[in-house]
Amino acid sequence: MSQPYQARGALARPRTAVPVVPTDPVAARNSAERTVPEATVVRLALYLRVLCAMGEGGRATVSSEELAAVAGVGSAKLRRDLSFLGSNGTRGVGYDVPRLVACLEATLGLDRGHQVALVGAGNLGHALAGYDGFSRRGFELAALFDIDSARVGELVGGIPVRHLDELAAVCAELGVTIGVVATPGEAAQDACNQLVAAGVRCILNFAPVVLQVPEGVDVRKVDLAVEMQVLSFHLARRAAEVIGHGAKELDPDAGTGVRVPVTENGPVVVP
Amino acid sequence: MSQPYQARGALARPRTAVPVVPTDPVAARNSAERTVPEATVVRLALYLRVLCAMGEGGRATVSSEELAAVAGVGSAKLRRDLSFLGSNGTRGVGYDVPRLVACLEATLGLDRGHQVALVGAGNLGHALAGYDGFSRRGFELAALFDIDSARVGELVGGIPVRHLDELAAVCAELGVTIGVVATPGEAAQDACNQLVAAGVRCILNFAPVVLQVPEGVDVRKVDLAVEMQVLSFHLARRAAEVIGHGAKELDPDAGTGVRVPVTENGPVVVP
DNA sequence: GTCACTTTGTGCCTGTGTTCACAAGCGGTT
DNA sequence: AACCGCTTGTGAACACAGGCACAAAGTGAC
Repeated sequence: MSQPYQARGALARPRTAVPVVPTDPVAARNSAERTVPEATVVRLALYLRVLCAMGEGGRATVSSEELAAVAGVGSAKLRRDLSFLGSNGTRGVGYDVPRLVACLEATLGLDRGHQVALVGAGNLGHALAGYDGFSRRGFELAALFDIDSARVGELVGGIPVRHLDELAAVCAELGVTIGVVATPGEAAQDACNQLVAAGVRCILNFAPVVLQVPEGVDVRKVDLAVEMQVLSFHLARRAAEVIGHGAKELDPDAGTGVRVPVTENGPVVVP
Repeated sequence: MSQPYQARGALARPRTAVPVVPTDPVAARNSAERTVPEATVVRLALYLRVLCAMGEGGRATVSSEELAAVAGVGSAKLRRDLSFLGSNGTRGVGYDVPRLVACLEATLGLDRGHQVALVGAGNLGHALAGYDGFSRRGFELAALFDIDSARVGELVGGIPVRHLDELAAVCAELGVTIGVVATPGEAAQDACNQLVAAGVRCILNFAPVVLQVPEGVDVRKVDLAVEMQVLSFHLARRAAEVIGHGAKELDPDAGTGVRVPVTENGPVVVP
């Protein structure tokens, strides 16, 4: 009870585009992987989900227009995103769904069955462990840890909770590549340190703290409180605007230069 | 237990800067609110958390340098972020902690006690309901809904679960301003529709679907699966790079234009 | 009062991401 | 075989965010 907490998505998202294969531009181009902007990577995962749903529905091809509409982005953006992984569409036809799915999975590295370690078997840990989206996308919840001895031994989603002390040994044995921190804020840095010590280089953090990690470790943060506050900001802004404007309640849209990306996935706000 | 779930931060983050008070630049400047870039808003919430912790520790002032270090961002960025809300620091001294906290809270609209409705009383719903960060930041969990009659009546965190059908009435009565969707994917759009129909204009979505909402409704998405996949991508990229590079394992850093934001909050990746 | 020191706030520049708009390419039709 | 309509992929323009570096502005010492 010392800290608030929470989840964010890409807080100080480093704008850096991530070079896939820096050397040898030719090979890079051939291998269908060049440098994919960070922002694009995030959307690729989204496209993948939509495409999978379509594929299961028996869909063979999609146009950028349609896929974009469902994913809630502009079609131009979608095409550019996909073009980063090397042109998998057919002009005049669209994208071959199964092929694109395979391409996205390969690009996102989902074809190598990551082993995931989850630290923190509290409320959130239980919720995450019960999440079937893990296995569905090439992630396997390999181990669960908690620092509370009372919880050790408990079975969560078929996996036994182990003590944090065993983390290094277990992770090494199981070949864990991704760690998820779902502890309270106070325990997060410690959990993180253990993961890093165990050789885990990718961490997803749900705790409301900024994890300090050495170079070479990639942390993503999911922060509920931050998300709530961003929403609150938009509410406040909207309210302020109404007051500020006097009674000009609706559609003061044209003059302000405000664009409303309609149904993006968060049409920023409507003035 | 039917679908993946989870958390993202600002998926298709609309780059659009959000105009706080479009008209009358003078008033805007005076009211300490101009147009705050979306990316900045997200960080403001982060600063607020750090500042609160400092304030509770009895800290009176902070320099941008120190605050930035703790928050994991550059000091210049921090100063610019804060400058959007109108210069609350004292040159030569730093920022007055309580004052800045108050300013951030006001800007983020945390001073008006938002009533939150949570739809979906499953695993995740329970976890969210048990989250004490709600009340700590001006959010009050006002009501809980589920479509499963078996769950209706159950007390979660002291709040009774009500049936989804009651949503409109209850939300109106309690003055709910923010809705949280924590249902399985299939039920999410329906839950969302109900919220929108009830007049809720800000929604935080944990379900793995892109919610379709009318103009004027602000949706933020938190997507665990997406986050995991982004991490997976970075892992894959790293692996590919090692192979691609032959044996040039470490520090192929200089030539590639890759910057490592050290301990940001997610140093993108290290080649 | 003046000086030296500290720290903010911001102008400017660079790199990244988004959007527009169109040429190139493919399938089907005549 | 040539044409037509549709859809991709991308060049170019634009908008935005990040970072440097410095002037402005405050504090405390003398």
